[in-house]
Amino acid sequence: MSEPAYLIEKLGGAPDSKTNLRLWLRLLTCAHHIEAGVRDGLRREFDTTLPRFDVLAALDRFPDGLTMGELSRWLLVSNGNVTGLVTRLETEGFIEKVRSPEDRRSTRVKLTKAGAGAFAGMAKAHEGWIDQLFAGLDAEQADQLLELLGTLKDSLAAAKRQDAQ
Amino acid sequence: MSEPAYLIEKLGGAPDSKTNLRLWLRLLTCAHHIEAGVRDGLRREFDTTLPRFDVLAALDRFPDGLTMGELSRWLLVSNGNVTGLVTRLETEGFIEKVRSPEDRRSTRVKLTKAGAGAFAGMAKAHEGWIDQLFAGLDAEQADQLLELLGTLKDSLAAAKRQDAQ
DNA sequence: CCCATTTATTTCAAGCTTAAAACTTTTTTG
DNA sequence: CAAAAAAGTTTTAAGCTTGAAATAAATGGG
Repeated sequence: MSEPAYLIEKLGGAPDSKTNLRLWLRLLTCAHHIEAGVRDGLRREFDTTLPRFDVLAALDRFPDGLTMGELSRWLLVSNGNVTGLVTRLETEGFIEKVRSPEDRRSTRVKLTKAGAGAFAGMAKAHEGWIDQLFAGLDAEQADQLLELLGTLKDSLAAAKRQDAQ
Repeated sequence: MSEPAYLIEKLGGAPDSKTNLRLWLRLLTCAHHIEAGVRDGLRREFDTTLPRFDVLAALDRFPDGLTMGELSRWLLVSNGNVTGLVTRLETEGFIEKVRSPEDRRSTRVKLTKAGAGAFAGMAKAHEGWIDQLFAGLDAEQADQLLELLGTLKDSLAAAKRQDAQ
């Protein structure tokens, strides 16, 4: 005979589908609330949008710049999406495109000085918003959550690899 | 004198900003990956979109229907957004709008039989996708994550209340 | 070398999303 | 009770996003 049902979960088996669904819903709700807060701040204090901030943040992280494809994969958005965002940010003078000399299909995108300066201010404000939003978690909880989300991230990657076959 | 720095975090103080930022980035990445998986499945197997699925799921959860405003708040999207989604789903025959008799400003939206049937199929598939994506978490980890995200959700609500003042 | 394939990007049409303004109906209040 | 305020929704303009098709450049096997 198998273990009684109330024990199975405690023995490291898979959670039931209902738990997984609740988990997903809660994760999504949290992400949406945080996004809404950040979007609001960006619009009110910097008159810009979350997707543009995301592009600037990605380029700030990679000082040598990124190709359009790398940027699109890093941001988890489509190619065409990045094209539009980059065009608008270029018009605003925050980023510049450099055609790669060795591969003429490819374009490299970098922050301009103006872009780096603007982003610095936004990043500082952003950090404050996030600290406020996460203020209800102590350090131990934050570490635990970080680790569990790391496990989830690995799980998602594994599922994707399996799906690709 | 205060505690040495390496102890502070362990004593239940607030995490540093860097941890919070990493936490937020990881949360967002997980949410985006799961969304991408679900969106893909919905498009391939049901020729529909994630926002439409979200509307159907909300209405399935509330059998008496929801007003436009309730729906918009439940989904965490703008009023105008819901108007468009509902219009398209109504055209597809999945939902119906009923003008409220007691408050003529208000419209109540419900699933049709066809909509409920279509959603049942989608929900079953959705459950399978989520189980696959979360397969790397055991039951204990899922419970922990659920609880930590609950704490985060409370923290977000508290920050919002404070911000509103 | 050449042509088929792959890779990097842009374009396109459709749909999603927001914030703000406008519109309608209800509620409050002077 | 009339005017003002509030509440529920839609409209609008701008921007975001996707998936698919198109374009252009590099690569690679015959």
